[in-house]
Amino acid sequence: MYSTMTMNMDKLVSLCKRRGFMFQSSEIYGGLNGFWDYGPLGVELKRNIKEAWWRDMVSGHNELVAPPGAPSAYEMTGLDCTIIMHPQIWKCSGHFDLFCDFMVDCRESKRRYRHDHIRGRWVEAKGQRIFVTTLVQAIEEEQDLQHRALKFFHLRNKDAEQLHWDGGIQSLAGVRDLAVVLGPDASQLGTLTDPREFNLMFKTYVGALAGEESAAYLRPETAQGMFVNFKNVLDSTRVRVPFGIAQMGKSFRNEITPRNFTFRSREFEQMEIEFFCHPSESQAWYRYWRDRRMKWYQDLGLSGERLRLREHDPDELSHYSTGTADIEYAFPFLADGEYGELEGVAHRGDFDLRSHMEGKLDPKTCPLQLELDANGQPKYRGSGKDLTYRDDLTGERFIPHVVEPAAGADRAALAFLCEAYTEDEAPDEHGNLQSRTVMRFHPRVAPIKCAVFPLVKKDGMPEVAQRIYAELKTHFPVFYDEKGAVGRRYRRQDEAGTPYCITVDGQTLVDNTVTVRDRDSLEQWRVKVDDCLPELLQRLK
RNA sequence: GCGGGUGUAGCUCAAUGGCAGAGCGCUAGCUUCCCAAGCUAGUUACGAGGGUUCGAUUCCCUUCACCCGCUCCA
Repeated sequence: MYSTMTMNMDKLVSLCKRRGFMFQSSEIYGGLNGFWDYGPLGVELKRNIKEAWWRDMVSGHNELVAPPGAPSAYEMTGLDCTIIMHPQIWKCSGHFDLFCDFMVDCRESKRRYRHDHIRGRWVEAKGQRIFVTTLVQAIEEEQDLQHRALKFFHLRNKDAEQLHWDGGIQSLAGVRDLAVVLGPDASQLGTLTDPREFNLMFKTYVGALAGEESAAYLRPETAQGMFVNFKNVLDSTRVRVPFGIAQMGKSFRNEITPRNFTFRSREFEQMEIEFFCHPSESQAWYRYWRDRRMKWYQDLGLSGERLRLREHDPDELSHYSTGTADIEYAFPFLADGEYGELEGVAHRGDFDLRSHMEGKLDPKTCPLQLELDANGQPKYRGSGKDLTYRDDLTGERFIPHVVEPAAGADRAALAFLCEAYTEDEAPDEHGNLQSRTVMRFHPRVAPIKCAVFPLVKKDGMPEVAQRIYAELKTHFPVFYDEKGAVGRRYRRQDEAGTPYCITVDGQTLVDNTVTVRDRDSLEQWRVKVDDCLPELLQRLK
């Protein structure tokens, strides 16, 4: 009976605002780019997602038995740490260096480049010395440089000997005078702007006096809080490896270009697990978490082809990682065939714990070694604390390896909204098909679980409906509505994604039964008033 | 940050250098025994700031936000 129409992002955004799922932050002042608020329905949706995650991953986990697919039984604990942490944490984690990119813009090509990505070479011809650049990598790099230099000097291939190369290929970062630089996509010299710093971490100051000594950062991820509390958790809980620490919370990244509704926000919420295991078992645990997390989204309704698991290619991986997979969703705002990341499941080896012990490791080294500064000293010192783990049973001491399933709560909420949005047709009171907008949320994430209506506002129906409402409301979010035609009330609940509606009618007063209406199938069946709660609890699981 | 587009009611859209309009929605009342468009009444807007002008929602400038492309995607 459904004729599903194509999902349209504009319509979803409009519905989100109209029905109170999402608002732009600071809207009455014109809005603030990259920041979004959750409205009355949205906050319930997001809370449900977070609670489902916490319950399924942490509080509901049974550590006594090995779940399907897991190498063994394991323990899970939670953590909630501060958003502002010791600044050294971000130096050892690598974020401090990584998140302070220098960018240059090209006035001619209107393109933007990472300063350290542009490479080039000094060349002289016809009495002019320039620095010609390219973004092309490896073997073709030299070829491309020659090609661009010839073109600039209006020379032919056979005149290549007129080019006088000076030195090898080097980064643009070593060039002072940008006026003699030929940009990677430019035809003239000096079109590149001075490099400008893009600090992707939000900076703040601890204490009333602002100065570089008191500089601190809002965390760009929750993960580091779990690494630096690794020893505390071990010492306070009697957990044994393998075990996981889970944390939900806000993170902040000063994105260059926030786009696509809430997909890339500057303030967002993460749901992360750091799972610590023996190095010899880390690959099996990686596979377990990758599949476990994929199934979690599927079980909550992202069951279609829009969800996929993408294993990173080996050349995308850091060498210390033996695997990373992204759980991705084909968001409607992306081009056909493109997917956006919901969650990354990464095998991180012992990089993080070792960096917080010894100092920041250089991810380009193999085996991992301390990153050194110009004086041969550690670039960023670690805590110096012993973060190794000793297995009481075997006596073995080792640094656990880590598997990190890192999910975005806001991205999950957005994916659930996109997946739920459906336009179909339902018959009106005359039997004519009318278009209907319905949010087909999985009952666990639906903001409102049930609505209760008196069919008409008389004959004692409101009183019965209000009693049912009061009883249900102590168990889950319920909505009461007695205004206007009942069909209109059903449609309003369809847009909010409420899975069930209970209607008190004339027959209720005779035999004490009510109708329960299913959002998706539009089917109705009768249930005794006293059976409403168990009926719904069963169906909402 | 660059280029292009957009900004009028809660939503979707009109019109206009001289009192800003519709549909839907929403609120109240009536009607109504199961899927929005029956009746009546009410409700609400020119993104912000500045300029030109007797007068600006309309023209100009600045700014903010959104969309598309570039860039970014840790």
